[in-house]
Amino acid sequence: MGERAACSPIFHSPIAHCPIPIAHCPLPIAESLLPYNPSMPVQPQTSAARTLSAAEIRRQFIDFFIERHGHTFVPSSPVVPHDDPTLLFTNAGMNQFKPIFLGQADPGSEMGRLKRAVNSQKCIRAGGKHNDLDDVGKDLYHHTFFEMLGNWSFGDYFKAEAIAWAWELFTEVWGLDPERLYATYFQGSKPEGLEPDREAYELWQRHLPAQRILPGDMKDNFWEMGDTGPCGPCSEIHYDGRSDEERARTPGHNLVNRESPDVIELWNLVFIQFNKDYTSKGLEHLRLSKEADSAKERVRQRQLALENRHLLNLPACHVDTGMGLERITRVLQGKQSNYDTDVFTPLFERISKVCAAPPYGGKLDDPKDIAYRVIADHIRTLSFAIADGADPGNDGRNYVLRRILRRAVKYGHQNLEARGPFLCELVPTVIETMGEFFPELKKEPARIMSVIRDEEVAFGRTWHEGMTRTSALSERHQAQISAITSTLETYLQPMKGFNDAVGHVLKDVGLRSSVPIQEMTKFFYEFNRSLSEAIQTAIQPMAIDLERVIKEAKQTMDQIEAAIAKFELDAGREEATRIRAKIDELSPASIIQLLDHLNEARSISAEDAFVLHDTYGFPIDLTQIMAEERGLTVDVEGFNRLMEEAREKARSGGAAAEQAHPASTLPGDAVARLNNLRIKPTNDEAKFENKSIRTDVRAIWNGTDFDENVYATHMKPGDRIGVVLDRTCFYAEMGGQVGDAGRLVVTREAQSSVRDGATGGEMRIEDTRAFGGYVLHIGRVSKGEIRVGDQVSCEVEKRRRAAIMANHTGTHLLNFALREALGERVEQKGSLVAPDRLRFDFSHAAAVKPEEMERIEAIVREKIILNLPVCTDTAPLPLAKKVNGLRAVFGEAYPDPVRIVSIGAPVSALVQEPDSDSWRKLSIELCGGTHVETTSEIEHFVITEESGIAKGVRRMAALTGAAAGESIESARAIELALDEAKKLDDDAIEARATDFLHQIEAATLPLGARRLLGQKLEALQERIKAAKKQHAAAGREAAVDAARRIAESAQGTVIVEALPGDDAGADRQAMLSALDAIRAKRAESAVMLLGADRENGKVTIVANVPKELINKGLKAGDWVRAAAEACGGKGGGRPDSAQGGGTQPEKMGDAIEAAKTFAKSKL
RNA sequence: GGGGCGGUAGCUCAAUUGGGAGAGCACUGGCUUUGCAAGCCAGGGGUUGCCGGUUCGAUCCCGGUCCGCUCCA
Repeated sequence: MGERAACSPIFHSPIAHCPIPIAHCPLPIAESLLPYNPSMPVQPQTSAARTLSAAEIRRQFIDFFIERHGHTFVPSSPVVPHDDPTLLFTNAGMNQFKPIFLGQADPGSEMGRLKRAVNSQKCIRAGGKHNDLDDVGKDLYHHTFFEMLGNWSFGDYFKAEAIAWAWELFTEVWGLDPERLYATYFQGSKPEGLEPDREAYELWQRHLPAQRILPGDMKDNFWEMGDTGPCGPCSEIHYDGRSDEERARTPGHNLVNRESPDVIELWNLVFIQFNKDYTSKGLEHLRLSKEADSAKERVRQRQLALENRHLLNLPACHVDTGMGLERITRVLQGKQSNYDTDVFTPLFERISKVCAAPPYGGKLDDPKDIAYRVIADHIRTLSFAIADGADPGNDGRNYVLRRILRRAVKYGHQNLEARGPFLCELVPTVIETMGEFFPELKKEPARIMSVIRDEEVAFGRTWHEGMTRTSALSERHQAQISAITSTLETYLQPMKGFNDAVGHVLKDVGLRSSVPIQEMTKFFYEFNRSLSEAIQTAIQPMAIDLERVIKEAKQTMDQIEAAIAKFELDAGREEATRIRAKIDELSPASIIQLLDHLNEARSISAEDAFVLHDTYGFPIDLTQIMAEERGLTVDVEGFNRLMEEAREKARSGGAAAEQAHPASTLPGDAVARLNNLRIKPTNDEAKFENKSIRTDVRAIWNGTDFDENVYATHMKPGDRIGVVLDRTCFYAEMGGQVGDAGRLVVTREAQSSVRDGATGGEMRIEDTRAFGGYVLHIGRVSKGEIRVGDQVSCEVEKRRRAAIMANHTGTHLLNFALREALGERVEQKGSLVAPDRLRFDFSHAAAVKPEEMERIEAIVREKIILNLPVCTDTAPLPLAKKVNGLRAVFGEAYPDPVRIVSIGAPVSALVQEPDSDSWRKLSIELCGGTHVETTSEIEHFVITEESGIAKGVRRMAALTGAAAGESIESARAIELALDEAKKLDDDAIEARATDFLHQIEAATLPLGARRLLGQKLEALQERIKAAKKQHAAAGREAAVDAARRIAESAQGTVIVEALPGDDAGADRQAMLSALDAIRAKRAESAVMLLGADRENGKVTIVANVPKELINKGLKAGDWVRAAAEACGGKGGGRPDSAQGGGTQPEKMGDAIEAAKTFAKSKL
């Protein structure tokens, strides 16, 4: 600190008196906290010319409440509220105490016993209801990440203590000048039926003169959590940080809560004393009031809602206070900006170093300084969010983080000229400055950095392309704008003389009419002024509210038209026409049209914004910022419309792909009808047994209705029905495992068939799906009849099921192996278990490397060889979740009790000792699928595919059992054939190469083998390439030799010759070289060469005509065409150089003749 | 799963209705300079991701496929 030190508030002496006795201080005071030891007055910090650091301020705040006033320190909750889906990020200190205020905290729990608490809560305000994202950087005090210091009373102390302690901390501990402090209290609200908070007012009177205790309205001084629930008045402490002169000039109370940058709210004390509740009728009105279109209707509904409201005094009052750490630090450090404090200066230094940018200058409008602030703010948000478990991603809070990151990248690259990833390099500084108080930062610094780095690198790539596009876009807009504005400017000229001109006319006609001339004149002057002002405003370079200008101009036009119409009635048609002519000289219609065009040119179209978003990953707010920087706006509304359309398209696209038969789904109302028919949900316990069972048919669903019976003979080829049984051993599609197939065989008929006496009805089941607990067996009746009430034997297709089981267990082993090989951060993102393959999606930043792939396969194979038992059992969900190393799909809802599938240890052992580290060596998953009994049944395991499916998500496909063996076999076969082919000569290989390529492409192969085969094939192709090249070079040489001979022997200005050889025409390139060779010697001649390619039945023709001959009328394009047409082809090109060809080599002689004739006719 | 965009020399990117694939940097050689930064001249380097189709002719048009990016689900 420097020149501001002299007037820094902390040097003012504290006020000695304290209205509330603090003798009951419950704790001994630590030596280190001596500055505010209550036993001695706090020293004025004159000698301590040192300013407090932000960390010290935080520490002192907390210690003050712990040591002087018996509070318990509660660490900050994570910024990512994992257990509150309604909340994007933790945005206030009270978030973690919400259960206490709502009376939901268990009184026995630690939280339930809390009486007094103090904390510093990390908060993020971005993307949600509180969104400060758009303001960050543009001013000196907005942040997306900040800390909220707070002290809390849960049914313990209330207003008196809260106010007294706040005063004590401010004036005694921190030595703020009492003369600069203001307090506000709630002034009451008549319409809401709320009294003023006199209590608070009186309490403040002990410290402050009346003129510095100010009333505040509902907006500023009444706190509500939501429409219902706890609420109460609040009291804010404001600080006037202006210089003495300024304070003398304007009293501070005029600036409190007036958005002044120097008179600011420091601390909000919330007194929770009411519980607000509405009757259902009241809530209804409240809802209507929010939806109401007119303000009047809103007020009316609001009033009706209030009439049905109860405002009860809470039995126990609470205190919730909040003070932004960054802001109080700014005041205590005597700075004008939060960004000038030691909260940010270390970050700025780091940014300057990492980006090699000039140092932060603290200027409000400097693009460089804006970038500094944005980056410093955003890296704090990102570091904390990632540390607390939220990574940048594509939806919800993750998308907010991605936007924040991309915004920071944008500012860094554009304004600080950062190169490459730089944000990740700032993480260590965040950790250095904050890690001590927030140890969660220190847990995985490398991970935080790498998450940011990956995201940065990914965006960096599209960033430049997107920028190029944006610049081009912007240039186009600017060109339009300047064209329009310069045209607009020309319209200003006639306006200068307009007043005089129209004045004369009016005066002239006025003599003959009853119109009050003065009024009319004024009116037209006004019109002139308004139009010229519209133009003046519109041609300003930066974006302005053009919509408004246009609207006003149009209004003026309407008014003037109305006025003239009136004038016409009074003064007659002829006079009105004269006036109209004068008006038209200003061309107001064109002006308005131009203004409309200008408005369009100033706005980036929805389509362009969408392309930037869709193709380059520019979030809409980023596009807006960039538009703004260029004086443009963005059609956000249209953009949102396009987004919605894109969504719609994606949704319908997915559904259309499926096209399932209607009988294969049981809609909600069909389920309800089954319920009404008292049909119980299907008992499917037998699905794990692998045995056929006998059971009864309960219902038959045909896609629209329930039938009593179905005959095989009545089924058309595309028909399907769904059968609901009493019990089943079929597995219905769930958790990625496809449904079973098999058959139902009637074993006892409910009613002997009246139709054809056929017995033994049978149905082929193709798929099995469950709806509302009913398992639907989907398929066709293949024999006889199926009737409700029939007893059927329920037979799952064994081989199919066995393959599914092997694949499902294989999936678990793969999941386990991925974690082993790639790290703990691999999360399952989805899976498919089918009889013929398995597929597994998982989160992983980069492509899986070949060696990692080998390791994964090796781990799975080892487990197969060990022949481990696959154990399944159910356990209570909370117990199950405690098992060390257990894998569950994040976000999936599991039943309780839940089924555990453990490979290698009985479930009972897991549950008994959930913490054991040995479980980490096993695959343990929550899963309701079917599995083999021991791992050796899987036989083989090969990974056949690995690909990226979405950002940060990879997909693997694999095979087990016989299919895996076959894929290994076919790989081996191809490899043998390839090795054989290597021995062939070049020509023979060439014929086979594409064949191999197609084989490798078509076959399902182990990934490793595929790569190896690819490499081998590539080596072959390399050889082919070299041979071809050599061949082509030889051909070219021969062609050029022939050309030289032609050049020497040929006569005249027109040379038309055929190159010798049966395949001279196969290489167009060689012919062109030959052509060049002739031109080198015969620059003045028009040259045409023809080459035959008899094998392929083609003729190639190339020609060149020098300028002089073109001028005489011989154009190469026409010339070639004439020749080509003579041998069954076409051609074309430029006048000086053209190519063509025919399909009849035998007619080459004709072509030559035609060419000669054509040339002769032109020259 | 659906959509959009892209894939051209080692790198970054060009190529006007389809008509002879280029530039800058890098590389090699030579020249120039006391040396360095550099400059000048010459040169090498391409299956335009891959497969197929249309065409006399395809980097360009069409279909398929692979890879990458990106958005949506």
